Amino acid sequence: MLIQAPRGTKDILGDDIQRLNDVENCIRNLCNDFGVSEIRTPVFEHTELFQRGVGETTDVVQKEMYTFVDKGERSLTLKPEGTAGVARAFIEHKLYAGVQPCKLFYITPAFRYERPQSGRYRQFHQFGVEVFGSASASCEVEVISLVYELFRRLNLKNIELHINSLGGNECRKKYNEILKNYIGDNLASLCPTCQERYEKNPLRVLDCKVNTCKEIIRNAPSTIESLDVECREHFEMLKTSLHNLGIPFVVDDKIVRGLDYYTRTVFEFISNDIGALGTICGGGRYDNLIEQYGGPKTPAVGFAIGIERLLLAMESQKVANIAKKNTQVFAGFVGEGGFLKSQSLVFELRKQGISAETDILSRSVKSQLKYADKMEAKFSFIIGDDDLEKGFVSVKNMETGEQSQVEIAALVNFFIQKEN
RNA sequence: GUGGGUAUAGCUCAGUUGGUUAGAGCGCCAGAUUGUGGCUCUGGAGGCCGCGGGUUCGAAUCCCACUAUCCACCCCA
Repeated sequence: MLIQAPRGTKDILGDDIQRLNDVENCIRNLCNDFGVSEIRTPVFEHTELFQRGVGETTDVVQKEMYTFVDKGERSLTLKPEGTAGVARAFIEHKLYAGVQPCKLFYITPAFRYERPQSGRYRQFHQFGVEVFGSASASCEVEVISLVYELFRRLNLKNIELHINSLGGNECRKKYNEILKNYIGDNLASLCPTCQERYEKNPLRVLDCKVNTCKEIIRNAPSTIESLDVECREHFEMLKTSLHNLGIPFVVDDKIVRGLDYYTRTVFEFISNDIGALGTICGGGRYDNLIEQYGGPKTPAVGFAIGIERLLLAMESQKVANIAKKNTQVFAGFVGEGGFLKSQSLVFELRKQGISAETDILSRSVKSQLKYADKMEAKFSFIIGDDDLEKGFVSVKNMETGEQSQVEIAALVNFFIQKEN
Protein backbone atom coordinates (compact mmCIF):
# COMPACT_ATOMS: atom_id res chain seq x y z
CA MET A 1 0.00 0.00 0.00
CA LEU A 2 1.36 3.35 -1.02
CA ILE A 3 1.35 5.96 1.72
CA GLN A 4 0.21 9.35 0.59
CA ALA A 5 -0.13 12.74 2.24
CA PRO A 6 -3.01 12.79 4.75
CA ARG A 7 -6.36 14.02 3.51
CA GLY A 8 -6.61 17.77 3.27
CA THR A 9 -2.85 18.32 3.38
CA LYS A 10 -0.51 18.91 0.52
CA ASP A 11 3.11 19.16 -0.40
CA ILE A 12 4.23 22.52 -1.67
CA LEU A 13 6.87 22.38 -4.38
CA GLY A 14 7.84 23.63 -7.79
CA ASP A 15 6.18 26.87 -8.85
CA ASP A 16 3.96 26.82 -5.76
CA ILE A 17 6.82 27.09 -3.29
CA GLN A 18 8.25 29.92 -5.35
CA ARG A 19 4.94 31.79 -5.22
CA LEU A 20 4.64 31.11 -1.50
CA ASN A 21 8.12 32.44 -0.82
CA ASP A 22 7.41 35.55 -2.88
CA VAL A 23 4.26 36.20 -0.88
CA GLU A 24 6.04 35.63 2.43
CA ASN A 25 8.82 38.00 1.45
CA CYS A 26 6.25 40.60 0.51
CA ILE A 27 4.56 40.13 3.89
CA ARG A 28 7.82 40.53 5.82
CA ASN A 29 8.70 43.74 4.01
CA LEU A 30 5.20 45.04 4.49
CA CYS A 31 5.20 44.36 8.22
CA ASN A 32 8.54 46.04 8.53
CA ASP A 33 7.10 49.14 6.87
CA PHE A 34 4.14 49.07 9.24
CA GLY A 35 6.30 48.58 12.32
CA VAL A 36 5.00 45.11 13.08
CA SER A 37 7.40 42.49 14.46
CA GLU A 38 7.27 38.77 13.99
CA ILE A 39 6.34 36.21 16.59
CA ARG A 40 6.39 32.44 16.36
CA THR A 41 4.35 30.50 18.83
CA PRO A 42 4.17 26.70 19.18
CA VAL A 43 2.21 24.65 16.71
CA PHE A 44 0.34 23.05 19.60
CA GLU A 45 -1.04 24.57 22.79
CA HIS A 46 -3.02 23.41 25.79
CA THR A 47 -6.49 22.55 24.54
CA GLU A 48 -8.02 24.81 27.14
CA LEU A 49 -6.49 27.88 25.50
CA PHE A 50 -8.66 27.44 22.44
CA GLN A 51 -11.71 26.37 24.39
CA ARG A 52 -11.60 29.55 26.42
CA GLY A 53 -10.52 31.90 23.66
CA VAL A 54 -12.16 30.78 20.47
CA GLY A 55 -15.28 29.81 22.37
CA GLU A 56 -16.81 26.63 23.70
CA THR A 57 -19.84 26.87 21.42
CA THR A 58 -18.05 27.47 18.14
CA ASP A 59 -17.81 24.78 15.46
CA VAL A 60 -14.06 25.18 15.44
CA VAL A 61 -13.78 24.05 19.05
CA GLN A 62 -16.67 21.61 19.06
CA LYS A 63 -15.77 19.51 16.07
CA GLU A 64 -12.75 20.70 14.14
CA MET A 65 -9.78 20.53 16.47
CA TYR A 66 -6.89 18.10 16.27
CA THR A 67 -6.67 17.24 19.95
CA PHE A 68 -4.47 14.59 21.53
CA VAL A 69 -3.15 13.54 24.92
CA ASP A 70 0.62 13.44 25.29
CA LYS A 71 2.66 11.03 27.37
CA GLY A 72 2.40 13.36 30.34
CA GLU A 73 -1.40 13.13 30.16
CA ARG A 74 -1.76 16.72 28.93
CA SER A 75 -4.52 17.53 26.49
CA LEU A 76 -2.93 19.40 23.62
CA THR A 77 -4.36 20.77 20.39
CA LEU A 78 -2.79 21.71 17.08
CA LYS A 79 -3.59 25.38 16.64
CA PRO A 80 -6.80 25.92 14.68
CA GLU A 81 -6.06 29.65 14.35
CA GLY A 82 -3.33 32.09 15.28
CA THR A 83 -4.74 34.63 17.70
CA ALA A 84 -5.04 32.50 20.83
CA GLY A 85 -1.36 31.58 20.92
CA VAL A 86 -0.23 35.15 20.34
CA ALA A 87 -2.55 36.43 23.05
CA ARG A 88 -1.16 33.81 25.43
CA ALA A 89 2.40 34.82 24.58
CA PHE A 90 1.53 38.50 25.03
CA ILE A 91 0.55 37.77 28.63
CA GLU A 92 3.25 35.19 29.33
CA HIS A 93 6.04 37.53 28.26
CA LYS A 94 4.39 40.52 29.93
CA LEU A 95 4.44 42.46 26.71
CA TYR A 96 1.79 44.74 28.25
CA ALA A 97 4.64 46.18 30.30
CA GLY A 98 6.61 47.11 27.19
CA VAL A 99 6.15 49.81 24.59
CA GLN A 100 2.53 50.25 23.56
CA PRO A 101 0.95 49.57 21.19
CA CYS A 102 2.39 46.09 20.79
CA LYS A 103 2.22 45.04 17.14
CA LEU A 104 2.92 41.43 16.20
CA PHE A 105 2.57 39.31 13.09
CA TYR A 106 2.81 35.60 12.43
CA ILE A 107 2.92 33.21 9.53
CA THR A 108 1.87 29.81 10.73
CA PRO A 109 0.30 26.55 9.71
CA ALA A 110 -3.13 25.93 11.25
CA PHE A 111 -5.17 22.76 11.53
CA ARG A 112 -8.86 22.06 11.34
CA TYR A 113 -10.61 18.75 10.82
CA GLU A 114 -13.03 19.63 8.03
CA ARG A 115 -14.02 18.25 4.65
CA PRO A 116 -11.55 19.70 2.17
CA GLN A 117 -12.79 21.78 -0.72
CA SER A 118 -11.61 24.64 -2.86
CA GLY A 119 -9.78 27.06 -0.58
CA ARG A 120 -10.09 24.81 2.46
CA TYR A 121 -7.54 22.36 3.79
CA ARG A 122 -6.96 20.49 7.02
CA GLN A 123 -3.53 22.01 7.26
CA PHE A 124 -3.52 25.54 5.92
CA HIS A 125 -1.45 28.65 6.46
CA GLN A 126 -2.33 31.95 7.98
CA PHE A 127 -0.68 35.31 8.01
CA GLY A 128 -2.06 37.39 10.85
CA VAL A 129 -1.42 40.61 12.70
CA GLU A 130 -2.41 41.41 16.28
CA VAL A 131 -2.20 44.90 17.74
CA PHE A 132 -2.53 45.17 21.50
CA GLY A 133 -3.11 48.21 23.67
CA SER A 134 -5.19 50.58 21.60
CA ALA A 135 -8.92 51.08 22.05
CA SER A 136 -9.09 53.69 19.33
CA ALA A 137 -10.51 53.16 15.86
CA SER A 138 -7.17 54.12 14.40
CA CYS A 139 -6.03 50.71 15.58
CA GLU A 140 -8.49 49.05 13.20
CA VAL A 141 -7.29 51.42 10.50
CA GLU A 142 -3.72 50.36 11.19
CA VAL A 143 -4.42 46.71 10.40
CA ILE A 144 -6.99 47.24 7.66
CA SER A 145 -4.67 49.56 5.77
CA LEU A 146 -1.92 46.99 6.12
CA VAL A 147 -4.08 44.34 4.45
CA TYR A 148 -5.18 46.79 1.79
CA GLU A 149 -1.58 47.65 1.04
CA LEU A 150 -0.64 43.95 0.88
CA PHE A 151 -3.23 43.38 -1.83
CA ARG A 152 -1.97 46.44 -3.70
CA ARG A 153 1.64 45.22 -3.56
CA LEU A 154 0.56 41.78 -4.77
CA ASN A 155 -1.42 43.43 -7.56
CA LEU A 156 -4.65 41.75 -6.48
CA LYS A 157 -7.88 43.30 -7.70
CA ASN A 158 -11.60 42.80 -7.05
CA ILE A 159 -11.32 42.38 -3.33
CA GLU A 160 -14.04 44.03 -1.30
CA LEU A 161 -13.70 45.24 2.25
CA HIS A 162 -16.79 44.63 4.35
CA ILE A 163 -17.08 46.13 7.81
CA ASN A 164 -19.59 45.90 10.61
CA SER A 165 -19.84 46.61 14.30
CA LEU A 166 -21.15 44.08 16.77
CA GLY A 167 -20.98 46.54 19.65
CA GLY A 168 -19.45 46.14 23.05
CA ASN A 169 -20.72 43.84 25.76
CA GLU A 170 -23.73 45.92 26.69
CA CYS A 171 -24.93 46.65 23.15
CA ARG A 172 -24.56 43.03 22.27
CA LYS A 173 -26.73 41.87 25.13
CA LYS A 174 -29.32 44.44 24.17
CA TYR A 175 -29.19 43.47 20.52
CA ASN A 176 -29.67 39.78 21.18
CA GLU A 177 -32.97 40.60 22.85
CA ILE A 178 -34.05 42.85 20.00
CA LEU A 179 -33.22 40.21 17.43
CA LYS A 180 -35.05 37.51 19.32
CA ASN A 181 -38.11 39.72 19.49
CA TYR A 182 -37.86 40.44 15.80
CA ILE A 183 -37.70 36.77 14.90
CA GLY A 184 -40.54 36.10 17.34
CA ASP A 185 -43.23 34.08 15.62
CA ASN A 186 -40.95 33.17 12.73
CA LEU A 187 -38.83 31.00 15.01
CA ALA A 188 -40.56 27.86 13.82
CA SER A 189 -39.79 28.72 10.19
CA LEU A 190 -36.06 28.99 10.74
CA CYS A 191 -33.80 26.10 9.77
CA PRO A 192 -33.00 23.67 12.61
CA THR A 193 -29.48 25.02 13.13
CA CYS A 194 -30.80 28.54 13.36
CA GLN A 195 -33.35 27.50 15.94
CA GLU A 196 -30.44 26.33 18.01
CA ARG A 197 -28.56 29.55 17.30
CA TYR A 198 -31.60 31.48 18.46
CA GLU A 199 -30.96 30.13 21.94
CA LYS A 200 -27.17 30.02 22.10
CA ASN A 201 -25.98 32.86 19.91
CA PRO A 202 -28.75 34.69 18.04
CA LEU A 203 -26.20 36.78 16.17
CA ARG A 204 -25.21 33.83 14.05
CA VAL A 205 -28.66 33.66 12.45
CA LEU A 206 -27.66 36.75 10.48
CA ASP A 207 -24.95 34.70 8.82
CA CYS A 208 -27.21 31.86 7.66
CA LYS A 209 -27.28 31.01 3.95
CA VAL A 210 -30.54 29.08 3.96
CA ASN A 211 -33.03 30.96 1.81
CA THR A 212 -35.94 30.87 4.24
CA CYS A 213 -33.72 32.21 7.01
CA LYS A 214 -32.26 34.83 4.72
CA GLU A 215 -35.81 35.94 3.90
CA ILE A 216 -36.79 36.18 7.54
CA ILE A 217 -33.79 38.20 8.60
CA ARG A 218 -33.68 40.33 5.49
CA ASN A 219 -35.23 43.28 7.26
CA ALA A 220 -33.94 42.45 10.70
CA PRO A 221 -32.66 45.35 12.74
CA SER A 222 -28.89 45.54 12.42
CA THR A 223 -26.41 45.43 15.25
CA ILE A 224 -25.44 48.93 14.26
CA GLU A 225 -28.84 50.27 15.29
CA SER A 226 -28.33 49.00 18.82
CA LEU A 227 -24.93 50.55 19.33
CA ASP A 228 -24.55 52.82 22.30
CA VAL A 229 -23.09 56.28 21.85
CA GLU A 230 -19.48 55.22 22.35
CA CYS A 231 -19.62 52.28 19.99
CA ARG A 232 -21.39 54.41 17.42
CA GLU A 233 -18.71 57.08 17.61
CA HIS A 234 -16.04 54.44 17.34
CA PHE A 235 -17.59 53.04 14.19
CA GLU A 236 -18.06 56.51 12.67
CA MET A 237 -14.43 57.31 13.37
CA LEU A 238 -13.39 54.12 11.61
CA LYS A 239 -15.39 55.04 8.51
CA THR A 240 -14.00 58.57 8.50
CA SER A 241 -10.45 57.27 8.72
CA LEU A 242 -10.95 54.74 5.93
CA HIS A 243 -12.28 57.52 3.72
CA ASN A 244 -9.32 59.60 4.75
CA LEU A 245 -6.92 56.94 3.48
CA GLY A 246 -8.92 56.33 0.32
CA ILE A 247 -9.76 52.76 1.26
CA PRO A 248 -13.13 51.75 -0.19
CA PHE A 249 -15.46 49.65 1.96
CA VAL A 250 -19.06 48.62 2.32
CA VAL A 251 -20.92 48.44 5.59
CA ASP A 252 -22.33 44.95 5.73
CA ASP A 253 -24.48 44.50 8.79
CA LYS A 254 -24.80 40.79 8.05
CA ILE A 255 -21.20 39.89 8.80
CA VAL A 256 -20.77 38.11 12.07
CA ARG A 257 -17.57 36.28 12.71
CA GLY A 258 -17.56 32.69 13.84
CA LEU A 259 -15.09 33.11 16.66
CA ASP A 260 -16.54 34.24 19.96
CA TYR A 261 -13.92 36.75 21.00
CA TYR A 262 -14.88 39.61 18.71
CA THR A 263 -16.27 42.90 20.02
CA ARG A 264 -17.19 46.09 18.21
CA THR A 265 -15.50 46.11 14.79
CA VAL A 266 -15.47 43.06 12.54
CA PHE A 267 -14.30 43.03 8.95
CA GLU A 268 -13.64 40.75 6.01
CA PHE A 269 -11.90 41.06 2.68
CA ILE A 270 -13.84 39.07 0.12
CA SER A 271 -12.86 37.90 -3.36
CA ASN A 272 -15.29 36.60 -5.94
CA ASP A 273 -12.58 34.82 -7.89
CA ILE A 274 -11.88 31.82 -5.73
CA GLY A 275 -15.04 29.75 -5.47
CA ALA A 276 -17.56 29.46 -2.69
CA LEU A 277 -15.20 30.32 0.14
CA GLY A 278 -14.48 33.90 -0.79
CA THR A 279 -13.25 35.28 2.51
CA ILE A 280 -9.53 35.80 2.12
CA CYS A 281 -9.14 37.76 5.31
CA GLY A 282 -11.21 37.97 8.47
CA GLY A 283 -10.64 39.97 11.59
CA GLY A 284 -11.85 42.44 14.12
CA ARG A 285 -11.54 43.86 17.58
CA TYR A 286 -11.38 41.67 20.68
CA ASP A 287 -11.24 43.80 23.78
CA ASN A 288 -12.05 41.06 26.29
CA LEU A 289 -9.73 38.26 25.34
CA ILE A 290 -6.56 39.24 27.19
CA GLU A 291 -8.45 39.82 30.41
CA GLN A 292 -10.33 36.59 29.91
CA TYR A 293 -6.99 34.78 29.71
CA GLY A 294 -5.96 36.30 33.01
CA GLY A 295 -3.95 39.26 31.69
CA PRO A 296 -4.59 42.94 32.37
CA LYS A 297 -7.55 44.48 30.60
CA THR A 298 -6.11 45.19 27.14
CA PRO A 299 -7.92 46.22 23.99
CA ALA A 300 -6.80 44.48 20.81
CA VAL A 301 -7.41 44.21 17.09
CA GLY A 302 -6.30 41.50 14.71
CA PHE A 303 -6.95 39.61 11.50
CA ALA A 304 -5.89 36.46 9.72
CA ILE A 305 -5.38 35.90 6.02
CA GLY A 306 -5.68 32.45 4.51
CA ILE A 307 -2.51 32.17 2.48
CA GLU A 308 -3.83 29.38 0.25
CA ARG A 309 -6.83 31.54 -0.60
CA LEU A 310 -4.57 34.46 -1.29
CA LEU A 311 -2.58 32.28 -3.69
CA LEU A 312 -5.80 31.04 -5.30
CA ALA A 313 -6.86 34.60 -5.99
CA MET A 314 -3.42 35.43 -7.35
CA GLU A 315 -3.57 32.43 -9.62
CA SER A 316 -7.02 33.20 -10.93
CA GLN A 317 -5.92 36.75 -11.67
CA LYS A 318 -2.56 35.57 -12.97
CA VAL A 319 -0.70 38.27 -11.09
CA ALA A 320 2.18 36.15 -9.88
CA ASN A 321 5.33 36.23 -11.91
CA ILE A 322 7.43 33.30 -10.94
CA ALA A 323 11.11 34.02 -10.66
CA LYS A 324 12.84 31.26 -12.60
CA LYS A 325 15.79 29.46 -11.19
CA ASN A 326 18.69 30.74 -13.25
CA THR A 327 21.80 28.75 -13.81
CA GLN A 328 24.56 31.06 -14.98
CA VAL A 329 27.17 28.59 -16.05
CA PHE A 330 27.20 24.98 -17.15
CA ALA A 331 30.66 23.45 -16.99
CA GLY A 332 30.73 20.24 -19.01
CA PHE A 333 33.68 17.97 -19.58
CA VAL A 334 35.16 15.06 -21.45
CA GLY A 335 37.76 12.74 -19.99
CA GLU A 336 39.04 12.48 -16.45
CA GLY A 337 41.25 15.57 -16.51
CA GLY A 338 38.31 17.61 -17.75
CA PHE A 339 36.04 16.09 -15.15
CA LEU A 340 38.31 17.08 -12.27
CA LYS A 341 38.82 20.57 -13.68
CA SER A 342 35.11 21.24 -14.27
CA GLN A 343 34.30 19.94 -10.82
CA SER A 344 36.72 22.34 -9.15
CA LEU A 345 35.71 25.25 -11.39
CA VAL A 346 32.05 24.79 -10.51
CA PHE A 347 32.85 24.75 -6.81
CA GLU A 348 34.92 27.91 -7.25
CA LEU A 349 32.12 29.67 -9.13
CA ARG A 350 29.58 28.68 -6.50
CA LYS A 351 31.84 30.08 -3.79
CA GLN A 352 31.73 33.36 -5.70
CA GLY A 353 27.94 33.30 -5.63
CA ILE A 354 27.59 32.34 -9.27
CA SER A 355 25.11 29.59 -9.90
CA ALA A 356 26.96 26.83 -11.74
CA GLU A 357 26.36 23.21 -12.66
CA THR A 358 28.24 20.28 -14.08
CA ASP A 359 27.31 16.77 -15.10
CA ILE A 360 27.09 14.13 -12.39
CA LEU A 361 25.48 11.40 -14.48
CA SER A 362 28.48 10.59 -16.71
CA ARG A 363 26.62 11.70 -19.77
CA SER A 364 27.78 12.30 -23.32
CA VAL A 365 28.78 15.83 -24.29
CA LYS A 366 25.61 16.12 -26.32
CA SER A 367 23.47 15.15 -23.35
CA GLN A 368 25.38 17.47 -21.08
CA LEU A 369 24.53 20.35 -23.39
CA LYS A 370 20.90 19.30 -23.54
CA TYR A 371 20.86 19.41 -19.77
CA ALA A 372 22.50 22.86 -19.80
CA ASP A 373 19.74 23.97 -22.12
CA LYS A 374 17.02 22.69 -19.81
CA MET A 375 18.62 24.44 -16.86
CA GLU A 376 18.49 27.58 -18.98
CA ALA A 377 22.18 28.19 -18.43
CA LYS A 378 23.40 31.49 -19.83
CA PHE A 379 26.89 30.18 -20.62
CA SER A 380 28.41 26.79 -21.11
CA PHE A 381 31.77 25.29 -21.86
CA ILE A 382 33.14 21.79 -22.30
CA ILE A 383 36.57 21.16 -20.92
CA GLY A 384 38.79 18.27 -22.03
CA ASP A 385 42.41 17.21 -21.92
CA ASP A 386 43.43 19.13 -25.03
CA ASP A 387 41.84 22.32 -23.64
CA LEU A 388 43.81 21.81 -20.47
CA GLU A 389 46.98 21.54 -22.54
CA LYS A 390 46.23 24.70 -24.52
CA GLY A 391 45.04 26.52 -21.41
CA PHE A 392 41.99 27.86 -23.24
CA VAL A 393 38.39 26.77 -23.41
CA SER A 394 35.57 27.75 -25.75
CA VAL A 395 32.77 29.46 -23.81
CA LYS A 396 29.39 29.44 -25.48
CA ASN A 397 26.69 32.03 -25.01
CA MET A 398 23.60 29.81 -24.86
CA GLU A 399 21.21 32.47 -26.06
CA THR A 400 23.13 33.63 -29.14
CA GLY A 401 25.23 30.54 -29.79
CA GLU A 402 28.37 32.66 -30.05
CA GLN A 403 31.59 31.09 -28.82
CA SER A 404 34.69 32.81 -27.54
CA GLN A 405 38.07 31.56 -26.35
CA VAL A 406 38.74 32.20 -22.68
CA GLU A 407 41.86 31.38 -20.72
CA ILE A 408 41.04 28.65 -18.22
CA ALA A 409 42.96 30.39 -15.46
CA ALA A 410 40.76 33.47 -16.02
CA LEU A 411 37.40 31.66 -16.26
CA VAL A 412 36.13 32.52 -12.80
CA ASN A 413 36.92 36.20 -13.28
CA PHE A 414 35.36 36.06 -16.73
CA PHE A 415 32.04 34.94 -15.26
CA ILE A 416 32.28 37.38 -12.37
CA GLN A 417 32.53 40.14 -14.99
CA LYS A 418 29.52 38.73 -16.86
CA GLU A 419 27.53 38.60 -13.64
CA ASN A 420 27.85 42.34 -13.11
C1' G B 1 -21.22 15.28 9.35
C1' U B 2 -24.49 15.61 4.29
C1' G B 3 -24.83 15.67 -1.20
C1' G B 4 -22.85 15.34 -6.42
C1' G B 5 -18.67 14.46 -10.03
C1' U B 6 -14.10 11.82 -10.85
C1' A B 7 -10.17 7.71 -10.46
C1' U B 8 -6.22 4.37 -17.14
C1' A B 9 1.88 5.91 -18.11
C1' G B 10 5.51 11.24 -14.59
C1' C B 11 1.46 15.02 -16.79
C1' U B 12 -3.18 15.89 -19.93
C1' C B 13 -6.39 12.48 -21.62
C1' A B 14 -8.46 8.42 -25.59
C1' G B 15 -10.18 3.41 -25.02
C1' U B 16 -16.25 1.06 -29.61
C1' U B 17 -22.58 -2.88 -27.80
C1' G B 18 -17.99 -6.22 -22.43
C1' G B 19 -13.78 -9.62 -26.84
C1' U B 20 -6.97 -11.38 -28.11
C1' U B 21 -0.76 -8.40 -26.41
C1' A B 22 -4.07 -1.19 -23.08
C1' G B 23 -3.15 3.71 -26.66
C1' A B 24 -1.90 9.07 -28.11
C1' G B 25 0.29 13.83 -27.16
C1' C B 26 3.65 16.03 -23.91
C1' G B 27 7.66 14.84 -20.53
C1' C B 28 11.94 11.52 -19.38
C1' C B 29 16.30 8.55 -21.38
C1' A B 30 19.23 7.30 -25.64
C1' G B 31 20.82 7.39 -30.89
C1' A B 32 21.21 10.10 -36.02
C1' U B 33 30.06 8.88 -37.50
C1' U B 34 34.96 10.69 -33.70
C1' G B 35 33.88 16.87 -28.32
C1' U B 36 28.69 21.07 -28.37
C1' G B 37 21.97 22.59 -26.70
C1' G B 38 17.24 24.38 -28.98
C1' C B 39 14.34 22.20 -34.67
C1' U B 40 13.58 17.42 -36.99
C1' C B 41 13.76 12.02 -37.32
C1' U B 42 14.36 7.09 -34.91
C1' G B 43 14.30 4.03 -30.74
C1' G B 44 13.65 2.94 -25.41
C1' A B 45 11.96 2.89 -20.44
C1' G B 46 7.56 3.53 -17.87
C1' G B 47 0.59 0.92 -16.34
C1' C B 48 -2.05 -4.79 -10.69
C1' C B 49 -6.58 0.42 -15.62
C1' G B 50 -7.27 3.51 -7.23
C1' C B 51 -8.26 -0.98 -3.63
C1' G B 52 -11.54 -5.31 -2.52
C1' G B 53 -15.57 -8.16 -3.87
C1' G B 54 -19.48 -9.66 -7.51
C1' U B 55 -21.88 -10.70 -12.57
C1' U B 56 -19.80 -13.21 -17.07
C1' C B 57 -16.82 -18.16 -21.11
C1' G B 58 -14.36 -13.31 -20.88
C1' A B 59 -14.21 -6.85 -17.19
C1' A B 60 -10.27 -0.80 -17.86
C1' U B 61 -15.56 -1.20 -19.56
C1' C B 62 -21.46 -3.61 -15.95
C1' C B 63 -22.94 -3.92 -10.33
C1' C B 64 -21.69 -3.26 -4.89
C1' A B 65 -18.62 -1.62 -0.95
C1' C B 66 -14.17 1.03 0.44
C1' U B 67 -10.42 4.75 -0.15
C1' A B 68 -8.64 9.04 -2.36
C1' U B 69 -9.59 13.44 -5.04
C1' C B 70 -12.54 17.66 -6.88
C1' C B 71 -16.92 20.65 -6.13
C1' A B 72 -20.97 22.25 -3.07
C1' C B 73 -23.64 22.40 1.93
C1' C B 74 -22.27 23.29 7.11
C1' C B 75 -18.44 26.26 9.09
C1' C B 76 -14.29 29.24 8.36
C1' A B 77 -8.84 31.63 6.51
